[in-house]
Amino acid sequence: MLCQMARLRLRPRTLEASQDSADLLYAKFMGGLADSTRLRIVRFLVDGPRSVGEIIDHLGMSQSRVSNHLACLKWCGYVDAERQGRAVFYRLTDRRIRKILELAQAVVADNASHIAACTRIPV
Amino acid sequence: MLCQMARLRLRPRTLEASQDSADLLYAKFMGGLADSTRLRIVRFLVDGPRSVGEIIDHLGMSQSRVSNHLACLKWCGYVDAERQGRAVFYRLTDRRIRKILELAQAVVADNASHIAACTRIPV
DNA sequence: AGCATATATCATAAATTTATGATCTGTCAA
DNA sequence: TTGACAGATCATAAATTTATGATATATGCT
Repeated sequence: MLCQMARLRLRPRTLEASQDSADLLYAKFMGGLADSTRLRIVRFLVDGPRSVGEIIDHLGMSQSRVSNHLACLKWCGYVDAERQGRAVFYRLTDRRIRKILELAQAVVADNASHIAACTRIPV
Repeated sequence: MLCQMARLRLRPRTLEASQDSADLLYAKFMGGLADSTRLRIVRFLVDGPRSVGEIIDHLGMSQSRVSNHLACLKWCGYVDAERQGRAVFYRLTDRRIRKILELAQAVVADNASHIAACTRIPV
């Protein structure tokens, strides 16, 4: 997972390096949505909190796969988890996430033709 | 590059598959900002259009590396290019991009302590 | 035309991310 | 306390992405 192997260098020596490590963190964060499985999870959670089981059913993917992605999303700060009995419910942490999703989707929609017409990708 | 090897399946058979391929495109798009080099480029361009040479100098990276990332960003629809003499100037395509950057940065800032405290990553 | 500058493209090696299957932990109920 | 259900974690294999170096294309100058 994106999150398991991240090894962010903290306390950098210089200001410039500090900016670099900020960019790294920032990029990692964006990476949270740069995977279609995680994107589907986040979009599913826009409607409200869901248990892991519900998410698994919705995606039709293996338990460990979903669980690993959830760990990643939690890690990036997109979601948080709360145990309720044996189930664990996940929900979006921040309404700014929704806004990011909306904006991104709008830009993608506007560029769909451009992307589809791209000659560098043998669609 | 993220973009060179994308092989998006178009005209899917079912509605569900159609949604899948939309999510894939969407995730690819987010992937445009999920790399610190590309993020730095995009942030550099927030101040206005820049030639490739200026971007190279700013990042201190090799020409081909920068050029490849620019191709990727152009591809995703983040930037577009315009030739001016021998130089090629890049600029952000859409003001929604800025908004996405702002929101993401704000969320990262708010979660920085959480992320730094994470035990799954040996910082 | 010939050459230098500016940028793009491409093959492949290196690095990173994702999927899988096995195993571990926690909760509840009998 | 045993067993079953719900989920998390981990090692490793598979897939994808990035960096590098070489080469190609485009523009302008002499």
